Amino acid sequence: MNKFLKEFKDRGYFYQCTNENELSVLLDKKSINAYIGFDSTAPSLHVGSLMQIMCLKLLQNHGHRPIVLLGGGTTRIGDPSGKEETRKILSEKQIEQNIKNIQNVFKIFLKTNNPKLKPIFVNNFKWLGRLNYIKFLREIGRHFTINKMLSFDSVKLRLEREQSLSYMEFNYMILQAYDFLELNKSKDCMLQIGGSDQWGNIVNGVELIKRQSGNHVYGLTTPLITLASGAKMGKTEQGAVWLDKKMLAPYDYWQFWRNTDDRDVIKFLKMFTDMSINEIEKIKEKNINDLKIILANKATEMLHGNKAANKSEKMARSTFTNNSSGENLPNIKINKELLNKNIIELAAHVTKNISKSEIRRMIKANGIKINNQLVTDEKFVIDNKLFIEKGFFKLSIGKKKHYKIII
RNA sequence: GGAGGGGUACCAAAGCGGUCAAAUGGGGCGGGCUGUAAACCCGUUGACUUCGGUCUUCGAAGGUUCGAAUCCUUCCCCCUCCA
Repeated sequence: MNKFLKEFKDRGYFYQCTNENELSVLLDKKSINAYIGFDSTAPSLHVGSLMQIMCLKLLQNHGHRPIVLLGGGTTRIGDPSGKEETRKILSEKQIEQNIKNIQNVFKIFLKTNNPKLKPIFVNNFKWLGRLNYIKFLREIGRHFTINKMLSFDSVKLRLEREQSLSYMEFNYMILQAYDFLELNKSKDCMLQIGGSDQWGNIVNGVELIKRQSGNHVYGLTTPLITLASGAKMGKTEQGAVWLDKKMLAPYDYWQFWRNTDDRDVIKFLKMFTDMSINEIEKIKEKNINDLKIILANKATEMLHGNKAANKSEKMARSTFTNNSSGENLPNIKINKELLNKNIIELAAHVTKNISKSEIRRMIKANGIKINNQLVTDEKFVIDNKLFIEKGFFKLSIGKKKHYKIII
């Protein structure tokens, strides 16, 4: 089997392939261009898309060139796959802004010195935006039968539930197929990768290209990642795990990986780090917590860089060591006005999203500490004395949230 | 087009004139155990509070009543069945 394909499987990225044997031969023979399409509905990408990104990275490592298709055109339509309801349609401006942000994520992950492997960015609005309707129907529409389109899950499920599916959305799969055709023509793209829910759309593209030009191209899908706990990957209490330091601080990103369920650690090392499979096999038996730190470091390093990863680890180590003074935590500067007010005011100010009532509750439940000392009185006053010794004090809210308070 | 059913907190779902800030489950949060894990156990889960209370919530707006999530009117939105 082709090396890329083998690693693709070993890392757990493989779900389905349109013609594995042929694809394997092709990949052995030459360097190809392959694409994945990304929706531009959100202001950035989150961990949910990380596997697709890693696929492109792997492709690149094996000497193939990734094409990142940003769905400026298709986002204007909305993919009905896996959706029970019509999506909100975003404004054009919003979509353009999203695309810019998303592109930055790829620039980080797919950075390379080899000009031949640099990612190609395309926005399908470029060609979808200027389609001629009649021409499109005659050239492309004729290859799609309604009979078949109705049989696709994305359509079928909606119809079965008697939920409305607009004609606009119904066209989505044709547009995605057309994207592939376009990329095949203009960029010699031979392969489309996508999540398992994209299978139908991908196959449509493969078939359309065969009919239109006789070219043989391929599709490859990745599985849905399921966590050991059964929850969806990428959601935390705080919300989505964004791949953007403005939306999620590197330390929190690091923590996300550090808090991986034991049962998922090896899996994630394979999926979300660039460590070789051999390396992972070698360290597999190490202490599970050390492995989690490796995972967190590698994952953070890829996105936020080496420095941020080290810093996060250091911060975490000192924070979670008992009775640490909190020196390494990022400074939280408080306003002098909070002096001589009580602990509730301070905690609410520092955490923002937590209400004062909630903090009162936490105090009652022994959840709040100052310099590792339990605060049992909600009238505890924040005064100057707290700063005298070191110039700061440590505020702990629950077991995981710690702050270094300076003035 | 005809006939019904329904919109309750983060989600699901009870309540159908006062004892309702609203049962129960899930989720979240805090604590215990531990390893920043899982499982388990306990507590908690509208906001503000001088801890006495006060204010805001049951699709929206009005109304009846001493008193409404509960009754009436109008409006908006969902669903099911028939044609």
